[in-house]
Amino acid sequence: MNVPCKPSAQDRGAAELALESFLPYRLARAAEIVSRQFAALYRQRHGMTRPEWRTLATIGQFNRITATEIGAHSSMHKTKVSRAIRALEERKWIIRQVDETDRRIEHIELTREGRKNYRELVALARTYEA
Amino acid sequence: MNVPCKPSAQDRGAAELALESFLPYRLARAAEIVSRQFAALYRQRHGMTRPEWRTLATIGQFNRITATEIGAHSSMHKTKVSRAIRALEERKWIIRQVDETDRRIEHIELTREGRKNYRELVALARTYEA
DNA sequence: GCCAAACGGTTACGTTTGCAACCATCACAG
DNA sequence: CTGTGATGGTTGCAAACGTAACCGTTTGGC
Repeated sequence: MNVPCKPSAQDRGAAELALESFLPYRLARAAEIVSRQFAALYRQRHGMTRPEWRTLATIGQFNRITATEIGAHSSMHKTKVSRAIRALEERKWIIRQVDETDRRIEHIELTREGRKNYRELVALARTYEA
Repeated sequence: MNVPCKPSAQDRGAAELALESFLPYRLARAAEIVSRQFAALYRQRHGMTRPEWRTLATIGQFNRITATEIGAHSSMHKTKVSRAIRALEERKWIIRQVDETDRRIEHIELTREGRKNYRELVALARTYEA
């Protein structure tokens, strides 16, 4: 019992799945490769993690944004966003401002320092993309 | 000190990065969304994790393969592969065979049970893709 | 005006992950 | 043969992650 099992006749047609053409698999693979390469770059240069970079990039693009919006826009889990924000705040790259009329909401903006680094990272990204 | 910082004039042109068009970002985002959806499906139906599914799929496709090859082909970290293999082995979906001439190498094949589940998952994948 | 439900955000906790160090085996130089 | 380095695979450990439960606040029905 529990011996290896050669593919049967019926397998060869219907049950083989060419993974290379299966969408989620391709995406996962491609994302991993590309993302890992690029992550190594900015981790080394700015000591930043992937979620932090994605968060910073989103903030930089929208200029003033809430945590929930960041999550929605970048498809990151809200706890991931929350922690990334805290990390960026500790570096003083961003600041939070509690909304005047709804005190649950925190608006996030780049500081001068943050904007500087954002610019550098954008440049790095542009270079990398080529 | 440490006040928010509006984008300066020089920012608007060169330093804005439209994340939507930035490759690694798009890939990461798309992969996360698609992969998460599909993962929920087979986790629920077969109690399998993502790395396990990817590993199973790779084995099913190559029919006889080593751990290192799985890693290379699916871009998964070798420890991830190692643990996925162990999990699949515990379910008796695969078996390992130590190579005759190089005893470091383990060849991996599906068992009858494993092949059955592989077929079901391929069918599920096909359905999902549409 | 009041209470239940919804919402933005954080946190405690168990699970998963990646790095580095490791074991066993092999290749091959001397 | 011997030892030095490479290779396939595993594991200990710390860091990162997602789930669920939580806190404070606001909304909406009554």
